[in-house]
Amino acid sequence: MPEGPQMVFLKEQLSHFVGETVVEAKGREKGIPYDLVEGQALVDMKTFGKELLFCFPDFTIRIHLVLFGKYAIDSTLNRALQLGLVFENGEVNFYACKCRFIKEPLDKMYDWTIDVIDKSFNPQKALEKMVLKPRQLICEALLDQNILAGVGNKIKNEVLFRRQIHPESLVGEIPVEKLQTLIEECVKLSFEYLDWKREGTDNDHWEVYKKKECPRDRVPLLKEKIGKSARSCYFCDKCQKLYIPDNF
DNA sequence: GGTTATGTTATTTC
DNA sequence: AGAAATAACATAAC
Repeated sequence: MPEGPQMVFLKEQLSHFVGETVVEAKGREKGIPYDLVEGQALVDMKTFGKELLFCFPDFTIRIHLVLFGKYAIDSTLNRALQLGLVFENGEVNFYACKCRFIKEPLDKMYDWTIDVIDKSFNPQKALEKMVLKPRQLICEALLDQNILAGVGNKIKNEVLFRRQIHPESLVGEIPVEKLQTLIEECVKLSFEYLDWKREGTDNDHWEVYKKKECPRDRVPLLKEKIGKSARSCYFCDKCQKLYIPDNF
């Protein structure tokens, strides 16, 4: 359930807990001082990339849903509770996720300008970081959370299709202007994805992710695990240009 | 029943 | 030391 926009959506679903005090904190996640959390007022909620942050006056609780994470708002699921926070006006329960207790100030921990959905996102810096590894596959560069925090495999596949770039292209072979538009598209699609989540229509908009046919040329899409991370790439061999050296 | 999947981190190996 | 490969984790859907 991850990817940045989904976490922003989750934050919105939980916004009524801001200002409330934790009545009970429970779960099996190690490293959470449950007793200490109880009685604390939730002062803010933030996201960073695929992470959700519960901000208390002197600490933060960070949730990462990883691949199989689940949550339930004002209800429970029939599985091992990783972390549950009960407030006067409701509760939220997290399962199969990673939770961390953070004492360090967030501004020290996070560079908000690399989060594609953050107001302070700096596309120029993302471009500069990307170009530092010219031999890297573009499909892997897009998933690098230190370059584009919040971008996941769905967004990756969709932006490559939209900008008509083959996932196996090398960063250093793609014209810089194309890289720029690709980064812009990550931002644009992330906000669209957030809107789709709000409307509950996010599953209706994927053009290539888990699809069989190219919407442009009606030819079959390819599905391959590319790169050392071996994440699934869905792409059209015909309309997505492969940028590699001539002697490759 | 095996495979796959919106992802990251710890451990092992080179 | 540090990069790179591998394992681990946990759950639902096909």
